[in-house]
Amino acid sequence: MPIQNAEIAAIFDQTAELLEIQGGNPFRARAYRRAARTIENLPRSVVSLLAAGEELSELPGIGKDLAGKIAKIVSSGRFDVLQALKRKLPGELVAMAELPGLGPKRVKLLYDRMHIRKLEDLRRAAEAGKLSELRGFGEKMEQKILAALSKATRTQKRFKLSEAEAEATSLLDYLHLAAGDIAVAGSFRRRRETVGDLDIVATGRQLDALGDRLVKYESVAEVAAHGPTRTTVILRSGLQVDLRVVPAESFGAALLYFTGSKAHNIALRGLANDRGWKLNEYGLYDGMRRLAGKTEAEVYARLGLDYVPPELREDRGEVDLAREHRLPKLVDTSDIRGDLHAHTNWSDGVASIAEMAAAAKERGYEYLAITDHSRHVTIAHGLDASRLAQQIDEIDRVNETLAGIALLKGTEVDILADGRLDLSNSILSRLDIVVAAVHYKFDLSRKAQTERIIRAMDNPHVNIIAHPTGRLLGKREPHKVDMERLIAAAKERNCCLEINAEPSRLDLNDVHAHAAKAAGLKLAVSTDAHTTHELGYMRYGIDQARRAWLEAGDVVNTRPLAKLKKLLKR
DNA sequence: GCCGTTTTCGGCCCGACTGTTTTCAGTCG
Repeated sequence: MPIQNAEIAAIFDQTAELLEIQGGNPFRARAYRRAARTIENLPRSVVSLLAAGEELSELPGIGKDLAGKIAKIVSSGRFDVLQALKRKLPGELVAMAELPGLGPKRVKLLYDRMHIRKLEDLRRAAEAGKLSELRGFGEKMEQKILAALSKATRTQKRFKLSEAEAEATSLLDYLHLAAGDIAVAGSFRRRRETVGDLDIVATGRQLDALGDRLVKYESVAEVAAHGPTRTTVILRSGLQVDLRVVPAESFGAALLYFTGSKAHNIALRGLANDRGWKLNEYGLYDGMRRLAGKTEAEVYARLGLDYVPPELREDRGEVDLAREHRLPKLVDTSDIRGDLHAHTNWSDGVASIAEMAAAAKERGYEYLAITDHSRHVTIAHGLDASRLAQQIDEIDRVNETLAGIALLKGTEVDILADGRLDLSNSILSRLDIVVAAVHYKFDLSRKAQTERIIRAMDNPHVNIIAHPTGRLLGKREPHKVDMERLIAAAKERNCCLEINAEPSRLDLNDVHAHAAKAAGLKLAVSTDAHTTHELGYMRYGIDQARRAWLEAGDVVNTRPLAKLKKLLKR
């Protein structure tokens, strides 16, 4: 099986880690990290780029040397630089460096002076009180390391965006009384699908009052750091919260800085440096003279850039586009005219058809597709042809009673293991919209899974492939599928792919959805709602659509009903 | 190891906090 971009990125990340432990030129390690991020974010696989004869060295952060190394990794599946580093620095040094308080320098010291190369060695040395013999280590460090080791199994997981949002909402409620301006920055503000911690930026008349208030928050389990302007706590849920308090005139610069991403910041600082200026969390400076900082917009403008929406700040080319005034005009929830994937109590949903229709109308939608499961998904009480026929009649009846919203007759038909559909063409032909999805046999080979889904798209009744990779964040890995082939096949067949907005799915993810757009494909952003409330998941789907650079024109359910129907025709 | 409309060499983002020191290195974001 050809090597995936994520695997190459992981190889480079590991290499960077070991290079840092080894010591020497720190910028070499940084170069590997930078290349790893570039590869990770590519809309196409490195394998196919190479096959097409593209020059990898034209990618940002990848020069002649790394391009050659990547080609070698692709052809051999191995990377000799990493192999050599592993021989020289054997054991679990990378895992050790991931422990809080330890980093490359201290791990190297432990390895050189005490021959500690495994987590277990480290535990024994710490328990015996041997670590404090080393310069730079003390009793507190030993305790910290032991605590981290005992928690090592309770890995520092990432939280789903929706979970982090719940925590953030109540925390901000609690903090805002003591604050002037306050906002959650970080990956939360960039609307990443998962969030590692909450970065909160605030201003206050009295800088340290806010941190003092945070450590008293009832959900705080542990105070990791507490200084005059920066406080870090761990909540009982395990979510880490970093609070940074800055003077009011620096709020924009701080928000920009803590929103990141790191790579985006580095690009901005590079622009500042080019002009002989300095950009930090307090502002943009020419020597001592302050050029901007009260708002983000001010800083971007001074750097000669259009304002970059947080969802785009990943250093995926947005800085250049901002300079050329060519940033995409991102789709917004207000552009959405309907939902194309929803369930009712006819299968595993909770609400009736009429209740779902009313809730959709309440949201200001023009249409809602009713897409209950097909019979193969027995656990969801899937519909067979005769029950679907009954539902079609029922929807017709409900439609007659409705004003201002149209229900589309649909199904979420199961894609069987061989790519056939779970319902016959005779019943599918009576529907307004057919959403097709994989619900079992996730473990097929990449080739078989890809062909299975393409075969489903061969059926001209199929309009949308729902949750194309089947992943559940934190629970189930995506099934193996050749996304480039899938996108190309969808394009040929005028079939759409879905961004499923359910917070555990968000599938397609941002990188795949961006690749789909780049290939000229249209996407549906749909909630897969099983209750009336879940129609509100739409905004999470839009978040990811925005991260994928989608504009309203790229999303089929921004169209009025008549245009939508035309667009769906195959 | 990358990169260049001041550069093909000499830069490479920058500040807060901690734990260790007794003026600072390392880690972290």
